[in-house]
Amino acid sequence: MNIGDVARKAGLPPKTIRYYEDIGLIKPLRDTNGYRAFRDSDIHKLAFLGRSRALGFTIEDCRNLLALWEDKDRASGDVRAIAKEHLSQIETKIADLQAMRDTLSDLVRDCAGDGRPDCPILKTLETMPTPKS
Amino acid sequence: MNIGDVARKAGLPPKTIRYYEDIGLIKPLRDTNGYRAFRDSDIHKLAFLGRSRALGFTIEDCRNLLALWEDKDRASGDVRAIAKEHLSQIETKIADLQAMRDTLSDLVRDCAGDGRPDCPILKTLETMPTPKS
DNA sequence: ATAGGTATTCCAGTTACTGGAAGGTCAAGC
DNA sequence: GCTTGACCTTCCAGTAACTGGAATACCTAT
Repeated sequence: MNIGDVARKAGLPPKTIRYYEDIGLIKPLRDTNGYRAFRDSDIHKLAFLGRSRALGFTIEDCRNLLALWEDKDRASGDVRAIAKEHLSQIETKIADLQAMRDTLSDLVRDCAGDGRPDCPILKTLETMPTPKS
Repeated sequence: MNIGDVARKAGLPPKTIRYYEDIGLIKPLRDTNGYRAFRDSDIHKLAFLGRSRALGFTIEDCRNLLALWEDKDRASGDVRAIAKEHLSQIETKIADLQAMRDTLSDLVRDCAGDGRPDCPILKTLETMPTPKS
């Protein structure tokens, strides 16, 4: 199957699929005309990658998850460790973003947002304490 | 003042300060020896930038916020618009991450995480529906 | 004179793609 | 047979916001 059809099936842009080949995540065959010839196994891998990426795993995580997926003798503990680590990074990120959101929504609420120059948002950016300074 | 002291005062690494000069956010003077000579106004700008970045504003947002900060005739509505837009992007991102987190924490909970190959995480990545496909 | 700490510039690498140019291939229609 | 349009190929460059490192210069104190 050609890249366009694969892209539709796997839900990934052709550019991304070529990129995944570049970095060694998939190794499709080639037709005599030079076109990539994708097997079902390639398509399944691509769909797997798409889902892993949708859950926010990094490409390197995906590479490892894919290897574990292919390894019928894997230990589920290895998979779980990757997922757990990723989960904790997501939780950290959520907390960071929530702190930003809380501050920002206060600021937006308190700013008149009219034609006058007086602005609590700028005032805060001018004086706010930073964790680092 | 030299870059090292400024870095300590503003809470930003010297590299970042040089980068901010590169992209035109600040324009420190130069001593005869070629060293950057920071005025108080530069230091205040850097601190402002550090706080804006800590709230997650992009560099381009920061550039605009800085310009508004410097403009004593600004309309607070312009500031508020930037903050509001940023806030809504943060909220989108939080929602995305929470969806990932919910899925991931279910998966991590359901995976035995031992030496056996059976793994609901991989099973899900193999079969899970994607929004796009 | 030398040592250490600081400063300078410039180049490259990071993440995960995405856009675009220049060119080859294929299937359909006239 | 030829053109047209949709597809495919490779390669180069750009994105965001830095960060690391190399080679070199400077400043201060012993």
